[in-house]
Amino acid sequence: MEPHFDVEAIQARWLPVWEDLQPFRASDDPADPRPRCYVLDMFPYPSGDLHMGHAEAFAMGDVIARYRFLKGDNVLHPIGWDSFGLPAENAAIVRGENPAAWTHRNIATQAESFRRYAISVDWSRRFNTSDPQYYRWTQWLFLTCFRRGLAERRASAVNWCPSCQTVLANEQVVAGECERCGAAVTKRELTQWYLRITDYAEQLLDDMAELRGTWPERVLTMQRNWIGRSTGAYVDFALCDDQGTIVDGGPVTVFTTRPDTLFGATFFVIAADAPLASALVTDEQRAAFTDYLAQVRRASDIERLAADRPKTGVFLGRYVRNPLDGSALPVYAADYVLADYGTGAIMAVPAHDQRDLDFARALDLPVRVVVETGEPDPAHTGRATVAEGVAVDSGPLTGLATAAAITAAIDLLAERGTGRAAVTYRLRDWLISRQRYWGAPIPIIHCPQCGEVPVPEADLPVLLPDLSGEQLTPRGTSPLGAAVQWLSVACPHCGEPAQRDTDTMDTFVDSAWYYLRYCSPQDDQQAFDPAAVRRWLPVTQYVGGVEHAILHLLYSRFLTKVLRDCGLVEFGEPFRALLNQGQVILNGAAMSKSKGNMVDLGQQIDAYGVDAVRLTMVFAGPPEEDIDWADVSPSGAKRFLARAWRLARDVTAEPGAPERGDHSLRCATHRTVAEVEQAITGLRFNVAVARIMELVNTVRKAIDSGPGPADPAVREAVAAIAIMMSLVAPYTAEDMWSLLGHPPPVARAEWPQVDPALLVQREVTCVVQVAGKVRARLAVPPGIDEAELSRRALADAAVERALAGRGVARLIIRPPSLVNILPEVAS
RNA sequence: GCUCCCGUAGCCCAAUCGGCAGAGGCAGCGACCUUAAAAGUCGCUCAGUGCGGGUUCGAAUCCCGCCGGGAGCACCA
Repeated sequence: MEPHFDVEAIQARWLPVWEDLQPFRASDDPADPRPRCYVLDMFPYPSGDLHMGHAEAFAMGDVIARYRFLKGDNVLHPIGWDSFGLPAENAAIVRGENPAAWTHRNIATQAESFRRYAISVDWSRRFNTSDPQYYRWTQWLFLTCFRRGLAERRASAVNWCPSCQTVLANEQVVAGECERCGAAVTKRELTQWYLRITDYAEQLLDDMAELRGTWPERVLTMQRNWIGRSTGAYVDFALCDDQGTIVDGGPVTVFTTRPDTLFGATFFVIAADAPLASALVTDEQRAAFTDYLAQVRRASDIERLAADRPKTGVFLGRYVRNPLDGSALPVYAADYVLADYGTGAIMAVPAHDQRDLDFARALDLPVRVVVETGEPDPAHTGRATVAEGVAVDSGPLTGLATAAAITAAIDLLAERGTGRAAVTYRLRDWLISRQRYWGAPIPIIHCPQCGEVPVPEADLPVLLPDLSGEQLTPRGTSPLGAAVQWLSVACPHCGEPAQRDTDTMDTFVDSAWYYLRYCSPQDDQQAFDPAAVRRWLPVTQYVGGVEHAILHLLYSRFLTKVLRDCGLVEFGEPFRALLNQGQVILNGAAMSKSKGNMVDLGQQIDAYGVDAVRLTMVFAGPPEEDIDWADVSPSGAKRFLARAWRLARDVTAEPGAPERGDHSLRCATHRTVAEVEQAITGLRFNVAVARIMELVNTVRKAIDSGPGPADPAVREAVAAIAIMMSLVAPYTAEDMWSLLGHPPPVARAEWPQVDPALLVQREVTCVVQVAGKVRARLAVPPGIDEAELSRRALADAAVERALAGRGVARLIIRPPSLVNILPEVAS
């Protein structure tokens, strides 16, 4: 044993030992009496080696998992790879190989780095989503949705990334740009597969109630906003002439959240790019409309999203009839109305909607105030009055407050059969088709006779054809379409020649169910073993970045609910608690190659060691906050580890009989264990580390200038330190454990038992204030009662001096820590 | 523009219920140790909690208004 702390030697010593011991196997024995706990880190995408972000996230997850192991739980802490996706495909094109080659090399590299990083995972459960044994079940999941009517193929204007050459789901378009590559997204009219997540909108909202308190509030808010529930009404507008006389065709339906403002509608707008606009335009107006539509189509999504650009539109030559007052409203086409929200058409109430007012002012249309809010006239100010108020000039609604007027308007419409209460959502169905190679093929066969025929389950997986290099070059249609042999297949239904679907699934489908697969990763009969899932799920603690606040987490919640409705799982929410760790940044900015402010994880580990890097991550601050690498000190972390390690080296006490040790050191040890435990369970890992540091300092003093290294309390303290430190610094802790004479692994030692008797302090300090100012400190027993405490406080000489003969007007007593004496005011 | 979160020492951050503003670390200074340096050990300096009000016996903590920083949403009818 070397006399000095030697990081390299310690790492080299223990890594092979752990490899041998496999300390983190989860037990699948149903009779195992230990409480079960499922700690899950969002699985990595294999893009090269691990980076600082992985190091942080997995350091956090590891604290939780290792703590549960030490507490004696049967812990499931798995890892795998989210290994389908575009980067592999792009690399394969450049290198002239199959994406699997690049993918597997990167996974091997990352796995090796994870081993060295000493994360506490059950390596026997690893899998990759690109393995046929896995994607077979992704395809099964798709078919499960298909059979329930939740997967359907339909034509629609979809988001198209010209750079990735594929369509994107709504969630994958951020401010008009591709979430992956940042290219400006355009629209295409395509027939694509959708999963009907909108069927679950209400449940996705409602079930967030059970996540409150254990998920970050901001993630819940983001999901709530994304789902975007609106309550209001559908209102039918009959087509009419300019006098309000009903003509053939129609009606046209709109959604509104303010049916109470129906009497204020002065015109009507249809999204220019909605089919309805082209259908309604009159021959006289067709030329103007066509010009306008072309202009709208030229504008990119990014331009359209600029909120304050001027309103434009054209008259369609048609009128609709206001169902309540019979007036004729001119119909316009405009691009401020969205084709795919609500019905793609609106009734315009310029007095009480800013967008409508802007449009009305641009085209010189009338403004009618129908809600009195106390604010000035919108027609003059240009500011719509959107607040609630009292209905005016609104026929039977007049005089009603907004809430009542809304109800009354809906009743009125329902009575006449021209409207009904309704709820709409911002959430759209999940577009899952991708025109790329490296994903799970959609298991559908298109038969000229039978239509869309699901691949029989016995024929799964539909394997990817072996394509590589330039065969994968994106051409706007799936590369699978060029694999003629693969493509042609007999219809499972009628046996006639048919073709496979050539698209692959969004990789977010792969990751929407992987947490179920970890329970029975080798099962070749089913996607997951329901009994095993019942034992392990829901996930006790999920750890991952906030960038998945909507995407992955929403999809996973959705598919879990689908599986629950299939009777395959018994819960609706897969992740009971969520921790969003922050990012590692440098000098206030996200690390990026182009900015040249990268910190290389491998270099940091080489310079300071695995433990110091992990400790730096965990100690830097609250886990959910970003870590600026310029603000932290891995060398300081390494110094601390060395200090702690030397304690173990210096202990000379024989094992056993801690109760004969120094009492105050024992109190410090037990108090620290209790506080560390509290900090860990509260996810305040930085505080837990600080408490351990404090104890290390205390023990150093005990060895050098206190009871000395032979005192049993010193051994007890150092053993506790080794165990607690193993959460963050497994190598150092293992070496300390070994120096104390224990066999590895420290990770499976027992969390130190706290002796409650040692937490009770014999004496506490009571502060005595006079008129809020501290005048004295008393040493009192912790169980002191009010009477005794006030007696002692008033008897104190300093207090007497401060009172200066004044009487006591009021006594505030909070035993045992505080007495506040309010003197009588001399009048 | 709307909503939410956060402002504590030179820096990163603690402070269960409203009860002594400071646990831990970084940086700095000093002493000891050392042939010397590094390492190590010990000690010290440093804020009254962004600003202004309010509630309270008592506010970093609760309320209101500003200032600064961050995040989310942003034609969703």
